[in-house]
Amino acid sequence: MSASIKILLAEDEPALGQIVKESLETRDFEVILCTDGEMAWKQYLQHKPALLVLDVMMPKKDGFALARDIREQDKRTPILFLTAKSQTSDVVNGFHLGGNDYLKKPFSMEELIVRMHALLDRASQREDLETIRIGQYSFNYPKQRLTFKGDDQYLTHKETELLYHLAEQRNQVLDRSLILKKLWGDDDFFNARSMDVFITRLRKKLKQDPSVEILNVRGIGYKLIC
Amino acid sequence: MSASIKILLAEDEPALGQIVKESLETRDFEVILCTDGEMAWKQYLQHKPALLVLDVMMPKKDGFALARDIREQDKRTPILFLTAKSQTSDVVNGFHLGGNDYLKKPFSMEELIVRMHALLDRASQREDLETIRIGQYSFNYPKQRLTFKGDDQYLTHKETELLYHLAEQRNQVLDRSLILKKLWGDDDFFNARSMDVFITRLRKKLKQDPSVEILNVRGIGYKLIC
DNA sequence: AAGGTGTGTTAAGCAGTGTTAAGCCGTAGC
DNA sequence: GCTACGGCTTAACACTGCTTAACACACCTT
Repeated sequence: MSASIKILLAEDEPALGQIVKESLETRDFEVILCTDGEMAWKQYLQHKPALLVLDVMMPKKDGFALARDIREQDKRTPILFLTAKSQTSDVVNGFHLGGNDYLKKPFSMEELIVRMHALLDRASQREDLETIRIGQYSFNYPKQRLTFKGDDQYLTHKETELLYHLAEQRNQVLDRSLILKKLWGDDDFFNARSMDVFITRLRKKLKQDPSVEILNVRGIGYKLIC
Repeated sequence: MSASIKILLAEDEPALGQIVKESLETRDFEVILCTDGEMAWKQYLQHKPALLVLDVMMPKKDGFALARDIREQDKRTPILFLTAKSQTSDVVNGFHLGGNDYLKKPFSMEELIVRMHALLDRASQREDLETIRIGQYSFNYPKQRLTFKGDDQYLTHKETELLYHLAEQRNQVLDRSLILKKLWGDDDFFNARSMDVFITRLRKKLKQDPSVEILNVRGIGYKLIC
């Protein structure tokens, strides 16, 4: 049995929740059913599901509030809202972007499945898009991994962030002070020394491909060549 | 799976924008859709796309104004304008040069794709052109390297910039004061002395090929012979 | 609670870059 | 041929950046 995809379903109406859960399980999803927003939050933290299906109207914490909390720490996992007809669609529209979708009640199981698959596909596509080519390396930003011909290195968080910013401005000068403010919060002497160290470490990790270089532009910043 | 090419699409008509976006996405482009000029500007700064497709008529900032702003800091990224039939062609023609093109509405997706590829190909060719021949040397501007028969020298940032400007005006006189203002910010006594030093250093690095010379034109500037 | 591992910071000395200084050289104008 | 000026060259200097190692702290495991 292949590892099935984990779904978090939050629906306060017990009958509906149970039907959807069972129906999804016959289609090989693993479903965690929650009956209110707070429970959903706890279960989300514990299970990190691949997709969330959230009723908007729920006790303790509604679907939007929950989504906001989740988005604070997780910009990627897609969320599908279930809304009653009466819910004003402009609120929903605010969320109908960036890995979110919604479905009006009542809905058929077929509709739900189609939308779920659409979201899951998009999310898996994004995986590829999140992989950045740097010369012969491929750099997976969210996974903090740098791969060179199958040879995988793990980057720390700060290394990742720094490399990401360098890669965003590849072949252009990235301002030193800007990066210090963004990653260290302040451009002072000690943070600058710390950044020196990180540049050295990145250079070391990038030297498998000699066509990739981090050049210094004195007094201004760095330039990632690739 | 190669990282797909990032495109910024600015189109205020939502239906058209969405169709084009989706259509391009099926062709393996990554599309950032913006609905007005200001949003496009912000997204441009953040994503640095490989190509911009801009509707000329847009809220907040029209396509031409946006292009002007972008060209101030970025002379390379190609821009494709989408124009209504009514738009006067002389304005368009002003931009129909230097990495720009335009397409009249209504257009077919095929036309758009063809033009986009034409622009992207031209841009990638230019990448190669970043290696400049100077006599027997090859000078890679972004990599700050000067190669003579496999013998590689590293140039500092200022050396690189100076040589680049000399090479741009090869066999013509490059104005002393102009360079001082451009690279040193001001034409004063001390900066002029500093520039003398850099000219000396460049001459030293260029003397492997005796047919390459930096000649002085007394009181006016320098001329790179090659 | 103790020990281990990993991450980011601090420290110290060295290397590279661009600026300043000083004296010399070559050419134009007299 | 002399002078004045602009340009050339070398060396020394200040400052920025580079590198290595040691360190402190948080987190994990037992």
